[in-house]
Amino acid sequence: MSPRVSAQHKQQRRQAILDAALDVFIGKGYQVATIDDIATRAGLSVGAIYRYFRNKSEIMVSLVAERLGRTPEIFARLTQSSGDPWERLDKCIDLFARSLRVRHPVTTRLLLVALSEAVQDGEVRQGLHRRFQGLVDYLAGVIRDGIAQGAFRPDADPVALACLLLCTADGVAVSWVIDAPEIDLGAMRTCFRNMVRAYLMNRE
Amino acid sequence: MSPRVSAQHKQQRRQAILDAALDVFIGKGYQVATIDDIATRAGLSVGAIYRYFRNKSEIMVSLVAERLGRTPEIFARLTQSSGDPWERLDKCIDLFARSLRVRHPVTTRLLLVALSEAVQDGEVRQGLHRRFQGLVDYLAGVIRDGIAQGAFRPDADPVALACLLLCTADGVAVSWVIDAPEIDLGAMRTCFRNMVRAYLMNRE
DNA sequence: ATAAAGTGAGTGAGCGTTCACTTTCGATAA
DNA sequence: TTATCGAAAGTGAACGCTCACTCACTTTAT
Repeated sequence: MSPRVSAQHKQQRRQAILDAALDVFIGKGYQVATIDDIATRAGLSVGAIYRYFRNKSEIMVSLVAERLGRTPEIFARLTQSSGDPWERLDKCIDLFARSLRVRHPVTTRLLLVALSEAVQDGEVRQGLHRRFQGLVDYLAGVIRDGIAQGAFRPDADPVALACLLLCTADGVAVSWVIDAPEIDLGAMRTCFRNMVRAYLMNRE
Repeated sequence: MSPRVSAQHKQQRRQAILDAALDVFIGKGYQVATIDDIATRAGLSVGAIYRYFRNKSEIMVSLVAERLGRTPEIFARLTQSSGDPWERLDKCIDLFARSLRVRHPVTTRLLLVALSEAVQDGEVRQGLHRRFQGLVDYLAGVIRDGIAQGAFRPDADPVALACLLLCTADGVAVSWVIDAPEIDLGAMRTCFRNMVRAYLMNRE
């Protein structure tokens, strides 16, 4: 009985494979990427991959679970502040915009690859649902708080608005990845911010 | 010199192939779909396909050009009305929402397939740019008119807002295709409408 | 010494594309 | 009107290639 090195080493290798797979998937798309691409990039042989994942699909599913499924918690952590509802909302919109430009262009590209694969693969779809629901729950909570504190108009539908925010963010993300030519991210962020504020303003 | 039947017949066959390809692509995705799938569905043999298209990619490119590239003109036709800027804007938002539910769920699915293929295929990407730019131009025009007539707030950025509208629509479309569970299209449409109105309202 | 980790050629299935062949049907001649 | 011809339309087996996955074997670290 002598494993090479338990737990930690296995975990590192697994992560190295996932990192390599991420690079390859966002570069060529899931279907076009080959196991050999991933193995080479991870500095391993093809066979080694199969010691860590049952098949190609499982790599994608794990990637979605770990890179997209956890977005809600990360988002919540980077966004929650003690104070003003308006400030929290601003932070959310800023984070969406910032994610595209500097923070996680990689994650954004993975989102598109995953979306297209989700049509086929039920497990990938479930991973995306998880992300969507998590983010909606969090955003809806932020809005509900704002209403409860009397800052936002009381007749706003928190869930519908949360879905809208998220769909807008994802829509921009997808268009951005395809690099639609005349997208001015800064102008759009400002415009969106003002739109949401104009709507939520509680005028007596 | 005796073609089977000129022009019209060829055109019909071509269209039949494109229709079959559309069904197959939105069902399995571009990469997974096979030429045989398309041929079978079109009631033809594999070889016949290649009399109408040079290769698989050209089928996709044609599909994008003809089903998505023309969206702007169709959109403009169904949306332009003589009168009130607010009414025109409402029509646009309604059309977006209606397209998803009843009008063109097929086109919406094609959009997602095309988006994911665009990362790879430059011609597909160009077809999508065409659609995006066309729709943005039209929407920006609608907004500019509203401003010119004094109905909308004068400091709104027409292009940025147009991009936002479109990205939101596409974002909802994509989430809808993946059938995110708790999307209430009706509620979102209303919420979005109110948001845009609140923003564009020209209060002195 | 030993069991896990890693290797990479091999396997078999699938798919885009081709091409030698058959079928179809309008045009022409009888 | 009808027989015949020829070119375009259509066929599908075959080709060449790719790729996910396997497995008998080697290496590694305890």
